[in-house]
Amino acid sequence: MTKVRTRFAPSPTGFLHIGGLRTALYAYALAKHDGGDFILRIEDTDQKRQVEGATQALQETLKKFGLIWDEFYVQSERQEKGIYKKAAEKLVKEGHAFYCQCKPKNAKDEGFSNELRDPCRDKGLTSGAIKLRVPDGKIVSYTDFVHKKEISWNTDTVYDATLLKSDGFPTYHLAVAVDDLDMKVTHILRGHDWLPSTPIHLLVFDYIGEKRPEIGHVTDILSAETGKKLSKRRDSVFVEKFLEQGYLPEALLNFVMLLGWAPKDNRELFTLPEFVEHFDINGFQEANPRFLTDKLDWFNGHYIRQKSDEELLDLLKSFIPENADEEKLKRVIPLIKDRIKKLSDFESFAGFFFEKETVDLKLFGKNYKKHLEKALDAIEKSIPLDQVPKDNNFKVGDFFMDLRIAVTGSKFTPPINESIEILGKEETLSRLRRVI
RNA sequence: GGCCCCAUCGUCUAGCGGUCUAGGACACCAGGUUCUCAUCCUGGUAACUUGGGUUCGAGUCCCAAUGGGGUCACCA
Repeated sequence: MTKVRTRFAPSPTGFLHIGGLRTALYAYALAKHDGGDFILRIEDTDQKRQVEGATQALQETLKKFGLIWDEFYVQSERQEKGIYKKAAEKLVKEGHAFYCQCKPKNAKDEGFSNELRDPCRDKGLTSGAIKLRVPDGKIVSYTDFVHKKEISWNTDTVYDATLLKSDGFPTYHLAVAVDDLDMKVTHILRGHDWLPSTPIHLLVFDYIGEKRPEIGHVTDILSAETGKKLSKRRDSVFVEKFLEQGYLPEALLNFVMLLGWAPKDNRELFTLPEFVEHFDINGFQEANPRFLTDKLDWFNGHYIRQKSDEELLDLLKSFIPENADEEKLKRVIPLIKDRIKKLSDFESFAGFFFEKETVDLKLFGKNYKKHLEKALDAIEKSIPLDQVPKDNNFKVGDFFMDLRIAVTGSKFTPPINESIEILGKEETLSRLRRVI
Protein backbone atom coordinates (compact mmCIF):
# COMPACT_ATOMS: atom_id res chain seq x y z
CA MET A 1 0.00 0.00 0.00
CA THR A 2 1.56 3.27 -1.10
CA LYS A 3 1.48 6.28 1.12
CA VAL A 4 -1.36 8.71 0.57
CA ARG A 5 -0.21 12.04 -0.86
CA THR A 6 -2.57 14.95 -1.37
CA ARG A 7 -2.10 18.56 -2.34
CA PHE A 8 -3.78 21.91 -2.00
CA ALA A 9 -3.12 23.93 -5.13
CA PRO A 10 -4.40 27.49 -4.94
CA SER A 11 -3.52 30.27 -7.30
CA PRO A 12 -2.13 33.27 -5.44
CA THR A 13 -4.72 35.82 -6.48
CA GLY A 14 -5.70 37.24 -3.11
CA PHE A 15 -7.18 36.10 0.14
CA LEU A 16 -8.03 32.51 0.99
CA HIS A 17 -11.53 31.61 -0.08
CA ILE A 18 -13.72 29.84 2.48
CA GLY A 19 -14.15 26.99 -0.01
CA GLY A 20 -10.40 26.82 -0.41
CA LEU A 21 -10.00 26.43 3.33
CA ARG A 22 -12.42 23.54 3.25
CA THR A 23 -10.70 21.83 0.33
CA ALA A 24 -7.35 22.25 2.05
CA LEU A 25 -8.77 20.82 5.26
CA TYR A 26 -10.17 17.75 3.50
CA ALA A 27 -6.98 17.18 1.53
CA TYR A 28 -4.97 17.52 4.74
CA ALA A 29 -7.17 15.08 6.66
CA LEU A 30 -7.23 12.62 3.77
CA ALA A 31 -3.43 12.45 3.86
CA LYS A 32 -2.90 12.66 7.60
CA HIS A 33 -5.54 10.12 8.49
CA ASP A 34 -3.31 7.60 6.76
CA GLY A 35 -0.05 9.09 7.92
CA GLY A 36 0.58 10.49 4.45
CA ASP A 37 1.91 13.75 3.06
CA PHE A 38 0.16 17.02 2.43
CA ILE A 39 1.62 19.21 -0.31
CA LEU A 40 1.13 22.91 -0.88
CA ARG A 41 1.52 23.90 -4.50
CA ILE A 42 1.20 27.44 -5.75
CA GLU A 43 -0.38 27.60 -9.19
CA ASP A 44 0.90 30.87 -10.55
CA THR A 45 1.04 30.17 -14.25
CA ASP A 46 -1.17 33.09 -15.19
CA GLN A 47 1.19 36.01 -15.04
CA LYS A 48 -1.58 38.56 -15.49
CA ARG A 49 -3.32 37.56 -12.28
CA GLN A 50 -0.45 37.62 -9.85
CA VAL A 51 -1.02 39.47 -6.60
CA GLU A 52 2.00 40.68 -4.70
CA GLY A 53 2.50 38.89 -1.39
CA ALA A 54 -0.48 36.60 -1.86
CA THR A 55 1.56 33.43 -1.56
CA GLN A 56 2.99 34.41 1.77
CA ALA A 57 -0.35 35.58 3.09
CA LEU A 58 -1.82 32.26 2.07
CA GLN A 59 0.85 30.37 3.97
CA GLU A 60 0.31 32.48 7.06
CA THR A 61 -3.42 31.84 6.98
CA LEU A 62 -3.04 28.10 6.49
CA LYS A 63 -0.69 27.99 9.46
CA LYS A 64 -3.25 29.72 11.68
CA PHE A 65 -5.52 26.74 11.07
CA GLY A 66 -2.81 24.19 11.70
CA LEU A 67 -2.84 23.01 8.09
CA ILE A 68 0.88 22.45 7.85
CA TRP A 69 2.29 21.14 4.60
CA ASP A 70 5.12 18.66 4.22
CA GLU A 71 6.29 19.86 0.82
CA PHE A 72 6.04 23.15 -1.01
CA TYR A 73 6.21 23.89 -4.75
CA VAL A 74 5.73 26.90 -6.97
CA GLN A 75 4.71 26.26 -10.56
CA SER A 76 6.44 29.29 -12.04
CA GLU A 77 9.72 28.00 -10.61
CA ARG A 78 9.11 24.62 -12.17
CA GLN A 79 8.17 26.31 -15.43
CA GLU A 80 11.64 27.89 -15.57
CA LYS A 81 13.13 24.43 -15.66
CA GLY A 82 11.18 23.75 -18.84
CA ILE A 83 9.38 20.68 -17.58
CA TYR A 84 5.94 21.69 -18.87
CA LYS A 85 7.26 22.67 -22.26
CA LYS A 86 9.07 19.37 -22.54
CA ALA A 87 5.93 17.46 -21.66
CA ALA A 88 3.88 19.39 -24.21
CA GLU A 89 6.44 18.88 -26.95
CA LYS A 90 6.54 15.19 -26.21
CA LEU A 91 2.79 15.06 -26.69
CA VAL A 92 3.14 16.77 -30.06
CA LYS A 93 5.81 14.28 -31.09
CA GLU A 94 3.55 11.40 -30.13
CA GLY A 95 0.63 12.84 -32.06
CA HIS A 96 -1.51 13.71 -29.02
CA ALA A 97 -1.10 17.45 -29.41
CA PHE A 98 -0.41 20.05 -32.10
CA TYR A 99 0.80 23.58 -32.55
CA CYS A 100 -1.71 26.34 -33.05
CA GLN A 101 -1.30 29.97 -34.09
CA CYS A 102 -4.89 31.12 -33.86
CA LYS A 103 -5.79 34.25 -32.00
CA PRO A 104 -6.80 33.23 -28.48
CA LYS A 105 -10.55 32.79 -28.06
CA ASN A 106 -12.41 34.52 -25.33
CA ALA A 107 -15.95 33.63 -24.38
CA LYS A 108 -16.82 37.29 -24.07
CA ASP A 109 -15.60 38.16 -27.55
CA GLU A 110 -17.82 38.99 -30.47
CA GLY A 111 -18.26 36.07 -32.83
CA PHE A 112 -17.19 33.53 -30.24
CA SER A 113 -17.73 30.04 -31.56
CA ASN A 114 -18.07 26.85 -29.64
CA GLU A 115 -16.28 24.83 -32.30
CA LEU A 116 -14.72 21.84 -30.52
CA ARG A 117 -12.09 20.93 -33.13
CA ASP A 118 -9.33 23.43 -33.67
CA PRO A 119 -8.63 24.57 -37.25
CA CYS A 120 -4.87 24.18 -36.72
CA ARG A 121 -4.92 20.56 -35.65
CA ASP A 122 -3.87 19.20 -39.07
CA LYS A 123 -1.79 22.10 -40.36
CA GLY A 124 1.50 20.59 -39.22
CA LEU A 125 2.72 23.87 -37.67
CA THR A 126 6.00 23.76 -35.75
CA SER A 127 5.56 26.66 -33.37
CA GLY A 128 2.93 28.49 -31.37
CA ALA A 129 0.67 27.40 -28.56
CA ILE A 130 0.22 23.68 -28.01
CA LYS A 131 -3.24 22.14 -27.90
CA LEU A 132 -4.54 18.71 -27.06
CA ARG A 133 -5.61 16.52 -29.99
CA VAL A 134 -8.80 15.08 -28.56
CA PRO A 135 -9.70 11.73 -30.14
CA ASP A 136 -13.10 11.24 -31.77
CA GLY A 137 -15.79 8.99 -30.41
CA LYS A 138 -13.95 7.67 -27.39
CA ILE A 139 -15.35 7.26 -23.90
CA VAL A 140 -13.18 8.59 -21.07
CA SER A 141 -14.15 7.82 -17.51
CA TYR A 142 -12.96 7.68 -13.95
CA THR A 143 -14.42 6.81 -10.57
CA ASP A 144 -14.94 9.86 -8.39
CA PHE A 145 -14.09 9.14 -4.77
CA VAL A 146 -16.41 11.84 -3.48
CA HIS A 147 -19.37 10.73 -5.53
CA LYS A 148 -18.40 7.07 -5.26
CA LYS A 149 -19.44 6.41 -8.85
CA GLU A 150 -18.08 6.29 -12.35
CA ILE A 151 -18.39 9.47 -14.37
CA SER A 152 -17.80 9.41 -18.11
CA TRP A 153 -17.78 11.55 -21.24
CA ASN A 154 -17.81 10.96 -24.92
CA THR A 155 -14.76 12.76 -26.32
CA ASP A 156 -16.98 14.20 -29.03
CA THR A 157 -18.11 16.67 -26.35
CA VAL A 158 -14.55 17.64 -25.34
CA TYR A 159 -12.73 20.53 -27.01
CA ASP A 160 -9.08 20.75 -28.09
CA ALA A 161 -7.88 22.47 -24.94
CA THR A 162 -4.74 24.56 -24.84
CA LEU A 163 -1.93 22.92 -22.89
CA LEU A 164 0.94 25.34 -23.38
CA LYS A 165 0.32 29.02 -23.95
CA SER A 166 2.33 31.02 -26.47
CA ASP A 167 4.21 32.65 -23.57
CA GLY A 168 5.61 29.23 -22.71
CA PHE A 169 3.57 28.83 -19.53
CA PRO A 170 1.37 25.77 -19.14
CA THR A 171 -2.37 26.03 -18.63
CA TYR A 172 -3.90 24.38 -15.61
CA HIS A 173 -4.83 21.38 -17.77
CA LEU A 174 -1.21 20.51 -18.46
CA ALA A 175 0.36 21.66 -15.23
CA VAL A 176 -2.00 19.71 -13.03
CA ALA A 177 -1.24 16.43 -14.77
CA VAL A 178 2.51 16.96 -14.99
CA ASP A 179 2.78 18.06 -11.38
CA ASP A 180 0.48 15.51 -9.81
CA LEU A 181 2.36 12.76 -11.61
CA ASP A 182 5.76 14.23 -10.73
CA MET A 183 4.83 14.77 -7.12
CA LYS A 184 3.31 11.31 -6.86
CA VAL A 185 -0.01 12.67 -5.69
CA THR A 186 -2.33 9.75 -4.97
CA HIS A 187 -5.59 11.66 -4.47
CA ILE A 188 -6.66 14.82 -6.24
CA LEU A 189 -9.32 16.64 -4.25
CA ARG A 190 -10.71 19.78 -5.82
CA GLY A 191 -13.85 21.85 -6.21
CA HIS A 192 -16.88 20.72 -8.14
CA ASP A 193 -16.35 23.48 -10.66
CA TRP A 194 -13.46 21.41 -12.03
CA LEU A 195 -15.65 18.47 -12.92
CA PRO A 196 -16.49 19.65 -16.46
CA SER A 197 -12.82 19.89 -17.47
CA THR A 198 -11.93 16.52 -16.00
CA PRO A 199 -12.11 14.64 -19.34
CA ILE A 200 -9.28 16.88 -20.61
CA HIS A 201 -7.19 15.99 -17.59
CA LEU A 202 -8.00 12.32 -17.95
CA LEU A 203 -6.70 12.32 -21.51
CA VAL A 204 -3.53 14.19 -20.56
CA PHE A 205 -2.91 11.88 -17.61
CA ASP A 206 -3.29 8.85 -19.83
CA TYR A 207 -0.95 10.26 -22.50
CA ILE A 208 1.90 11.23 -20.18
CA GLY A 209 1.75 8.68 -17.36
CA GLU A 210 0.87 5.07 -16.73
CA LYS A 211 -1.24 5.47 -13.65
CA ARG A 212 -3.41 8.44 -12.82
CA PRO A 213 -4.29 9.56 -9.30
CA GLU A 214 -7.69 9.05 -7.73
CA ILE A 215 -9.88 12.09 -8.29
CA GLY A 216 -12.69 13.50 -6.16
CA HIS A 217 -14.75 16.65 -6.51
CA VAL A 218 -16.10 18.24 -3.35
CA THR A 219 -19.33 20.16 -3.49
CA ASP A 220 -19.57 23.83 -4.30
CA ILE A 221 -20.65 26.06 -1.43
CA LEU A 222 -23.76 28.04 -2.28
CA SER A 223 -24.62 31.56 -1.22
CA ALA A 224 -27.41 31.72 1.39
CA GLU A 225 -28.93 34.68 -0.43
CA THR A 226 -28.72 33.70 -4.07
CA GLY A 227 -28.43 29.92 -3.96
CA LYS A 228 -25.61 30.22 -6.48
CA LYS A 229 -21.93 29.51 -6.08
CA LEU A 230 -20.36 31.91 -3.59
CA SER A 231 -19.25 35.07 -5.30
CA LYS A 232 -16.30 37.14 -4.25
CA ARG A 233 -18.22 40.29 -5.05
CA ARG A 234 -21.54 39.67 -3.33
CA ASP A 235 -20.77 37.27 -0.51
CA SER A 236 -18.29 37.41 2.31
CA VAL A 237 -16.05 34.54 1.38
CA PHE A 238 -12.59 35.36 2.60
CA VAL A 239 -11.18 33.54 5.57
CA GLU A 240 -9.09 36.51 6.65
CA LYS A 241 -12.23 38.64 6.91
CA PHE A 242 -13.86 36.16 9.25
CA LEU A 243 -10.75 36.11 11.39
CA GLU A 244 -10.83 39.90 11.55
CA GLN A 245 -14.41 39.79 12.77
CA GLY A 246 -13.41 37.67 15.71
CA TYR A 247 -14.15 34.19 14.53
CA LEU A 248 -11.76 31.62 15.96
CA PRO A 249 -9.85 29.37 13.53
CA GLU A 250 -11.11 26.25 15.31
CA ALA A 251 -14.73 27.42 14.92
CA LEU A 252 -14.29 28.28 11.27
CA LEU A 253 -12.61 24.96 10.65
CA ASN A 254 -15.28 22.99 12.49
CA PHE A 255 -18.05 24.82 10.65
CA VAL A 256 -16.58 24.45 7.20
CA MET A 257 -15.72 20.81 7.87
CA LEU A 258 -19.39 19.88 8.23
CA LEU A 259 -20.32 21.70 5.05
CA GLY A 260 -19.71 18.83 2.71
CA TRP A 261 -18.74 16.03 5.04
CA ALA A 262 -20.43 14.20 7.91
CA PRO A 263 -19.50 11.24 10.09
CA LYS A 264 -21.77 8.23 10.48
CA ASP A 265 -22.63 9.09 14.08
CA ASN A 266 -23.39 12.70 13.22
CA ARG A 267 -20.93 14.04 15.76
CA GLU A 268 -20.53 17.79 15.39
CA LEU A 269 -17.59 18.92 17.48
CA PHE A 270 -14.14 18.21 16.06
CA THR A 271 -10.78 19.77 16.63
CA LEU A 272 -8.33 19.36 13.76
CA PRO A 273 -6.59 16.33 15.31
CA GLU A 274 -9.97 14.77 16.08
CA PHE A 275 -11.11 15.35 12.53
CA VAL A 276 -7.97 13.74 11.17
CA GLU A 277 -8.57 10.76 13.42
CA HIS A 278 -12.24 10.34 12.51
CA PHE A 279 -11.94 11.28 8.85
CA ASP A 280 -13.64 8.84 6.51
CA ILE A 281 -13.46 9.19 2.74
CA ASN A 282 -17.02 7.87 2.50
CA GLY A 283 -18.36 10.76 4.52
CA PHE A 284 -18.30 13.29 1.70
CA GLN A 285 -21.55 15.00 0.82
CA GLU A 286 -22.74 15.11 -2.76
CA ALA A 287 -25.30 17.90 -2.68
CA ASN A 288 -24.18 21.52 -2.61
CA PRO A 289 -24.64 23.12 0.82
CA ARG A 290 -25.73 26.66 1.52
CA PHE A 291 -23.48 28.96 3.45
CA LEU A 292 -25.58 30.04 6.45
CA THR A 293 -23.50 31.37 9.29
CA ASP A 294 -25.93 30.74 12.19
CA LYS A 295 -24.15 27.58 13.08
CA LEU A 296 -20.77 29.23 12.70
CA ASP A 297 -21.80 31.68 15.42
CA TRP A 298 -22.78 28.80 17.65
CA PHE A 299 -19.46 27.02 17.07
CA ASN A 300 -17.62 30.22 17.76
CA GLY A 301 -19.42 30.80 21.06
CA HIS A 302 -18.68 27.24 21.99
CA TYR A 303 -14.97 27.53 21.28
CA ILE A 304 -14.74 30.88 23.05
CA ARG A 305 -16.15 29.23 26.16
CA GLN A 306 -13.60 26.45 25.83
CA LYS A 307 -10.78 28.96 26.17
CA SER A 308 -9.13 29.73 29.46
CA ASP A 309 -9.34 33.33 30.65
CA GLU A 310 -5.65 33.74 29.88
CA GLU A 311 -6.05 32.53 26.32
CA LEU A 312 -9.02 34.79 25.85
CA LEU A 313 -7.10 37.76 27.15
CA ASP A 314 -4.50 37.12 24.51
CA LEU A 315 -7.04 36.64 21.72
CA LEU A 316 -8.94 39.76 22.68
CA LYS A 317 -5.87 41.96 22.31
CA SER A 318 -6.80 43.21 18.86
CA PHE A 319 -10.42 43.89 19.79
CA ILE A 320 -9.96 46.11 22.83
CA PRO A 321 -8.82 49.68 23.42
CA GLU A 322 -5.04 50.01 23.18
CA ASN A 323 -4.64 51.55 26.58
CA ALA A 324 -6.96 49.17 28.40
CA ASP A 325 -5.84 48.27 31.89
CA GLU A 326 -4.83 44.62 31.86
CA GLU A 327 -5.76 43.94 35.48
CA LYS A 328 -9.23 45.25 34.84
CA LEU A 329 -9.48 43.18 31.69
CA LYS A 330 -8.66 40.04 33.58
CA ARG A 331 -11.60 40.69 35.86
CA VAL A 332 -13.95 41.53 32.98
CA ILE A 333 -13.26 38.47 30.87
CA PRO A 334 -15.07 35.91 33.06
CA LEU A 335 -18.10 38.20 32.93
CA ILE A 336 -18.36 38.34 29.14
CA LYS A 337 -17.17 34.87 28.24
CA ASP A 338 -20.68 33.38 28.21
CA ARG A 339 -22.10 36.35 26.42
CA ILE A 340 -20.06 36.90 23.28
CA LYS A 341 -20.37 35.00 20.04
CA LYS A 342 -17.50 36.75 18.35
CA LEU A 343 -14.44 38.41 19.81
CA SER A 344 -15.65 41.63 18.24
CA ASP A 345 -18.74 41.48 20.49
CA PHE A 346 -16.49 42.41 23.38
CA GLU A 347 -16.96 46.10 22.69
CA SER A 348 -20.73 46.02 22.93
CA PHE A 349 -20.77 44.01 26.17
CA ALA A 350 -17.79 45.43 27.98
CA GLY A 351 -16.97 48.75 26.38
CA PHE A 352 -18.50 50.57 29.32
CA PHE A 353 -15.79 49.29 31.61
CA PHE A 354 -13.25 51.34 29.73
CA GLU A 355 -15.11 54.50 28.87
CA LYS A 356 -18.25 56.29 29.98
CA GLU A 357 -21.01 55.47 27.56
CA THR A 358 -23.60 58.14 26.86
CA VAL A 359 -26.95 57.33 28.42
CA ASP A 360 -30.18 57.58 26.48
CA LEU A 361 -32.71 58.81 29.07
CA LYS A 362 -35.53 57.22 27.12
CA LEU A 363 -34.25 53.81 28.22
CA PHE A 364 -35.10 54.48 31.86
CA GLY A 365 -38.26 53.40 33.67
CA LYS A 366 -40.55 56.04 35.15
CA ASN A 367 -39.20 55.77 38.74
CA TYR A 368 -35.60 55.92 37.72
CA LYS A 369 -34.63 58.99 39.75
CA LYS A 370 -35.88 57.41 42.94
CA HIS A 371 -34.09 54.19 42.07
CA LEU A 372 -30.82 55.89 41.31
CA GLU A 373 -30.93 57.92 44.48
CA LYS A 374 -31.40 54.77 46.51
CA ALA A 375 -28.51 53.18 44.67
CA LEU A 376 -26.31 56.21 45.14
CA ASP A 377 -27.04 56.27 48.81
CA ALA A 378 -26.37 52.58 49.25
CA ILE A 379 -23.12 52.66 47.36
CA GLU A 380 -21.88 55.69 49.24
CA LYS A 381 -22.55 53.91 52.51
CA SER A 382 -21.22 50.60 51.16
CA ILE A 383 -24.55 48.88 51.76
CA PRO A 384 -25.18 45.82 49.51
CA LEU A 385 -27.60 46.78 46.72
CA ASP A 386 -30.07 44.04 47.45
CA GLN A 387 -30.60 45.60 50.87
CA VAL A 388 -31.84 49.00 49.71
CA PRO A 389 -35.06 50.04 51.46
CA LYS A 390 -38.10 48.85 49.55
CA ASP A 391 -41.22 50.97 49.63
CA ASN A 392 -44.67 50.27 48.23
CA ASN A 393 -44.36 49.68 44.53
CA PHE A 394 -40.65 48.97 44.51
CA LYS A 395 -39.72 46.32 41.96
CA VAL A 396 -36.30 44.77 42.31
CA GLY A 397 -36.04 44.14 38.61
CA ASP A 398 -36.83 47.74 37.70
CA PHE A 399 -34.41 49.06 40.26
CA PHE A 400 -31.51 47.02 38.90
CA MET A 401 -32.45 47.84 35.33
CA ASP A 402 -32.33 51.58 35.94
CA LEU A 403 -29.06 51.21 37.76
CA ARG A 404 -27.70 49.13 34.90
CA ILE A 405 -28.67 51.73 32.32
CA ALA A 406 -27.20 54.56 34.34
CA VAL A 407 -23.88 52.81 34.81
CA THR A 408 -23.48 51.11 31.44
CA GLY A 409 -25.75 52.92 29.01
CA SER A 410 -27.20 49.59 27.92
CA LYS A 411 -30.00 47.20 28.88
CA PHE A 412 -27.92 44.16 28.05
CA THR A 413 -24.81 43.82 30.15
CA PRO A 414 -22.89 41.53 32.47
CA PRO A 415 -24.27 41.22 36.04
CA ILE A 416 -24.46 44.68 37.51
CA ASN A 417 -23.12 43.97 41.01
CA GLU A 418 -19.93 42.45 39.68
CA SER A 419 -19.63 45.18 37.11
CA ILE A 420 -19.85 47.89 39.74
CA GLU A 421 -17.26 46.14 41.79
CA ILE A 422 -14.86 46.22 38.87
CA LEU A 423 -15.65 49.84 37.99
CA GLY A 424 -15.00 50.93 41.56
CA LYS A 425 -17.00 53.02 43.95
CA GLU A 426 -15.91 56.45 42.75
CA GLU A 427 -16.42 55.76 39.05
CA THR A 428 -19.85 54.27 39.69
CA LEU A 429 -20.94 57.21 41.82
CA SER A 430 -19.86 59.69 39.20
CA ARG A 431 -21.79 57.80 36.54
CA LEU A 432 -24.91 57.88 38.72
CA ARG A 433 -24.62 61.56 39.54
CA ARG A 434 -24.53 62.63 35.91
CA VAL A 435 -28.05 61.29 35.24
CA ILE A 436 -29.82 62.14 38.49
C1' G B 1 -28.56 25.73 -25.49
C1' G B 2 -24.64 21.32 -25.19
C1' C B 3 -22.21 18.46 -21.48
C1' C B 4 -21.89 17.11 -16.26
C1' C B 5 -23.37 16.83 -11.01
C1' C B 6 -27.24 16.89 -7.39
C1' A B 7 -32.42 16.33 -4.68
C1' U B 8 -34.63 14.15 3.68
C1' C B 9 -37.09 19.61 8.62
C1' G B 10 -35.83 27.04 7.28
C1' U B 11 -30.18 25.44 7.39
C1' C B 12 -26.16 21.46 8.09
C1' U B 13 -27.18 16.43 8.09
C1' A B 14 -28.11 10.64 9.93
C1' G B 15 -30.49 6.94 7.08
C1' C B 16 -27.04 2.60 2.67
C1' G B 17 -34.91 -2.64 1.50
C1' G B 18 -38.33 -4.13 6.86
C1' U B 19 -36.05 -1.76 13.66
C1' C B 20 -38.77 5.32 9.92
C1' U B 21 -45.73 6.93 13.21
C1' A B 22 -37.78 9.37 9.72
C1' G B 23 -32.99 10.55 14.35
C1' G B 24 -29.32 14.63 15.72
C1' A B 25 -27.41 19.73 15.53
C1' C B 26 -28.19 25.08 14.43
C1' A B 27 -32.10 28.53 14.08
C1' C B 28 -37.05 29.38 15.91
C1' C B 29 -41.05 28.94 19.86
C1' A B 30 -42.43 27.70 25.06
C1' G B 31 -40.89 26.66 30.14
C1' G B 32 -37.06 26.43 34.21
C1' U B 33 -32.62 28.89 36.58
C1' U B 34 -31.88 34.54 36.87
C1' C B 35 -31.51 41.89 38.68
C1' U B 36 -31.01 42.39 32.25
C1' C B 37 -28.59 39.82 28.40
C1' A B 38 -26.32 35.34 27.90
C1' U B 39 -24.69 30.46 29.55
C1' C B 40 -27.01 25.99 31.27
C1' C B 41 -31.36 22.46 31.66
C1' U B 42 -36.63 20.71 29.80
C1' G B 43 -40.03 20.44 26.06
C1' G B 44 -42.14 21.79 21.14
C1' U B 45 -43.09 23.20 15.76
C1' A B 46 -40.82 21.44 11.35
C1' A B 47 -38.67 17.23 5.97
C1' C B 48 -38.33 12.06 2.50
C1' U B 49 -39.89 17.02 -5.11
C1' U B 50 -43.45 14.36 -8.43
C1' G B 51 -44.81 10.15 -11.50
C1' G B 52 -43.83 5.36 -13.01
C1' G B 53 -41.53 0.73 -12.12
C1' U B 54 -38.65 -3.57 -9.16
C1' U B 55 -40.13 -6.05 -4.50
C1' C B 56 -44.16 -9.52 0.08
C1' G B 57 -42.22 -4.62 1.54
C1' A B 58 -39.00 1.68 -0.80
C1' G B 59 -36.74 7.74 2.25
C1' U B 60 -33.42 3.66 0.86
C1' C B 61 -32.79 0.18 -5.92
C1' C B 62 -34.09 1.53 -11.46
C1' C B 63 -36.28 5.01 -15.13
C1' A B 64 -38.54 9.58 -16.36
C1' A B 65 -40.22 14.41 -15.36
C1' U B 66 -39.54 18.69 -12.49
C1' G B 67 -36.33 21.63 -9.77
C1' G B 68 -31.40 23.34 -8.25
C1' G B 69 -26.16 23.84 -9.24
C1' G B 70 -21.71 23.77 -12.23
C1' U B 71 -19.24 24.48 -16.79
C1' C B 72 -18.44 25.55 -21.96
C1' A B 73 -10.88 30.85 -22.61
C1' C B 74 -3.75 30.74 -24.65
C1' C B 75 -8.22 31.98 -16.08
C1' A B 76 -7.39 28.84 -12.47
